[in-house]
Amino acid sequence: MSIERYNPREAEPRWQAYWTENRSFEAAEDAARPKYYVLEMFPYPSGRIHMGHVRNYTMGDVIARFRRALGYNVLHPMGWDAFGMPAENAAIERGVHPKSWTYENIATMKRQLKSMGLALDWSREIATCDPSYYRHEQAMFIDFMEKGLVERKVSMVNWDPVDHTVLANEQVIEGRGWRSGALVEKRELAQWFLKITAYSDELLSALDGLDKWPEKVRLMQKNWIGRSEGMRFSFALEDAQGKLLNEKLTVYTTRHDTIFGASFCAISADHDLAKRLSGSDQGLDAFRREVAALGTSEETIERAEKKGYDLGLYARHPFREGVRLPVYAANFVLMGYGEGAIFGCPAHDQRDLDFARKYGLPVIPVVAPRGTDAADFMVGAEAFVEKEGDNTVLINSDFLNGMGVPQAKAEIATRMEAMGIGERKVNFRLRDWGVSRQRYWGCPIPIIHCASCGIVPVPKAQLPVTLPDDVSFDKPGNPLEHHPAWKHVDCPACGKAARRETDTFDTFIDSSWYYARFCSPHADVPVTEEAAKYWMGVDQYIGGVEHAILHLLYSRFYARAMTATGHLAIKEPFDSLFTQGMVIHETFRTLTGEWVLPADAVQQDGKWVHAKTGEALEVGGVEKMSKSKKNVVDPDDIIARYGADTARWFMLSDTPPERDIEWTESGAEGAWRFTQRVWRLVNEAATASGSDPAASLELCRAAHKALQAVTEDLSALRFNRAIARIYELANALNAAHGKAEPAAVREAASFLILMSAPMMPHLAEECWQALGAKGHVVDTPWPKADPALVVDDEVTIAVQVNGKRRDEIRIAKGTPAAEVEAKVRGLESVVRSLEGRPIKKVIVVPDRIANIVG
RNA sequence: GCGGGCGUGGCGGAAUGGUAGACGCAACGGACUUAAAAUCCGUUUUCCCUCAAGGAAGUGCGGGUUCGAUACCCGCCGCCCGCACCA
Repeated sequence: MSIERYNPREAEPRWQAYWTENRSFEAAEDAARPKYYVLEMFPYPSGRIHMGHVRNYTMGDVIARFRRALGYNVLHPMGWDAFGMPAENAAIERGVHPKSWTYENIATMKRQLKSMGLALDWSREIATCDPSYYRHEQAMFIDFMEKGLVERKVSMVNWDPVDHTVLANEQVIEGRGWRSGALVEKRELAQWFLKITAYSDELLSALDGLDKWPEKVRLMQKNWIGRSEGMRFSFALEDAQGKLLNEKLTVYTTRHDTIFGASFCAISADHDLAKRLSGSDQGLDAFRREVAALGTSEETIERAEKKGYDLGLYARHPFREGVRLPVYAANFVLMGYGEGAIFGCPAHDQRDLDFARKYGLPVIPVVAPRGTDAADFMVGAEAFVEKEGDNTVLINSDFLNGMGVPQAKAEIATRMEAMGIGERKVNFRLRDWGVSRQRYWGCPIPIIHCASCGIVPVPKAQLPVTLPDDVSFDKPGNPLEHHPAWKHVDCPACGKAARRETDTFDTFIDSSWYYARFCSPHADVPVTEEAAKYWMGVDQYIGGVEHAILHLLYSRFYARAMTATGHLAIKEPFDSLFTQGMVIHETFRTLTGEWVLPADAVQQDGKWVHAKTGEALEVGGVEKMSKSKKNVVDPDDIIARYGADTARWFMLSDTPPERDIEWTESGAEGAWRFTQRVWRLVNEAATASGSDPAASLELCRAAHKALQAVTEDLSALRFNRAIARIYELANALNAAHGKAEPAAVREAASFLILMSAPMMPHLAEECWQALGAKGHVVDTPWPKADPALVVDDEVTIAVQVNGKRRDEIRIAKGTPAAEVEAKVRGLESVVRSLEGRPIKKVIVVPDRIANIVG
């Protein structure tokens, strides 16, 4: 008898149609059932889905289908993070309108996602560029304003002087604008800010409660918020002649204990004092321009060589009579942190040390390991930065000598407070969230600027403020600014001619509340109370680790801001978070260095050549799939060739989900072969015959053990392990073919189908029919393993001598340690390994191991 | 530069203080076939030993804790992610 091969091309669309017609995945609130909200980070509609999407959405889908089978009322929605710069770039480069470009991409990607067979509730689809979505964003912004969570202040942007446009950090390449090539300048601009810093403490302390988030993400957020306990204090300033000036220099430090090691002060190039002095100092002016050319990226600033400009001013040391510290403007001091001014203690800070060596400033060690002789302790090329647990002591520090660091800090703080020159201060690294963007393709900020009334919010009845469609990208800069009519509006307060805000929102705003909108996507409020109460928070959120800080922190802030304004009643949006790894692939390039698509690379006589031109190819590294290196595989091609189930299966097998996965042709083929193997095994099971009772019990145990393990693995998102267990069951089923009782074979086959279903839903439905089972897999509950069949009554215990494995014994499960010890002592292999030495000790871990020490 | 992570056979990985290498891929040998594909059966960490039995080494590198370390601690090396206007 021959079995026809499984044909996914025919079967997959058929089952997708069935689920759609059956409305299998449309969710509705149901108080009688426990809910489960699974959400994957929604995609930016860039054009076509990529393998990273396939991986992300497959994982979410497995969870959704698994939870559904377990009896949960599952919400699994999908939408589009549809505003953003690529749409404008397409408009500038190819003349397509951002709106049509975006909606065409959405149509393509939606078709692609549908072909993956995802268990999504498409009736809840949202696109952030739709006014029905962003009108709520505008209304909430006004609510936030009323709550005092919005502020307008000046901040720095990257300015391209040729294109007359603000550049994102990623558009600044080596200090130049990516399109114009012009040297980028920093420029001050009045911008809107959301006061996320109002929640600094709260966002930090609530991290402790997020026990189902990866520890690394919590740590990254903690460090990002960066709470520090330090001091703010002021130095008296004098000029070169020693004349006291009517000006103080206020600095922030967390290392006030090292004040006796101070050898200079440094202020940011954007510090008020630097700005004022540069008017009369050309050298300083040039220095400030040089620093401005670095742009606004903290990474660039901190990587740049440490440089300073001597201001010719001196700060009087508060505790050392007659000692004065030169004051510099320096490129590594950030205006946005603390006071934008520091004192430098080169011996105990690497940046300060680099700076001091460059400008020939003294290096005075003031902290040393306890027991070191102060006279001998020197700092060379590396600053002495103490680590946790170090036992250190203050030296060269007058009244602080001999104290530990915490005690010295307390002493300095007390003295400075008594002197009235400073106070203890908690500081945060976290800055307020600048949400203004000088771009077209984003949500308009609902504000009107009136010459007489000032800033006036657009009345809610007039919302949404919609984007005009008739815009031109011919001129550089923001099209909303150039639009002939859009920005002209009457002031809602006084009725006089006024001007609309032409900035749009940061797209991070769009993605900071979409999880809530999915609960009631068609409501005329951002989210209805009943829907939010039932569905929130997200039980399982899944996305890339690249969002570990910004998106997740902004979302956490938004949940709080929405709660403060009565839109939500929950502070943490994501109960459990999973960060999945990237999809990587081999790279190929021609001998002239051009990247080649993997689809065009073929092996001939062991060498790689271009399939079309026959050119020889070099195999490069295995790297993140990217268009620039062309090491991409199109999901459409894979699905057309093998079907969605194969692609889904491959994405989950072998590699742990949090790690990067390498897409390989052979791995995909292996997954494809397995789909066929399952099909064959199930068809054989449907016509099973056999009569070996031992094989039946063995198969039965194997099936129940596999079920138990897979259930646990899927609950814990260990997809790769679940798949390994499914392979084992398939092997067991194969081995039992023709031997085991038909009933046992059918049970094992049905477990195999149901366990594979979250990963390979189409094949599972097809197999279910072939097995002649009732109903459909999509409506079949998850089976339960029989505990009696899961435990073995005999176990294998490893026998070690001095920690080295020498033997193993089979023994009844639960045999007491004393009995095991007696049995093990007499083993021939143990006696031989001991080589006549007496036994000193025997360690027995019941059911696991026995270790004889001799 | 700062913050965070990862590192195990030819490859992806399993084992989170107790038998290192489950499961998959690749490779090799065999069966079936006129042949190929597909499928099925078997072998596969390295080294010593003709085989067997047995032994030694081995989880990026160097140290430490422990009866026992891939896992815990300290110091390095390599790779990856984030750094506030990419999404």
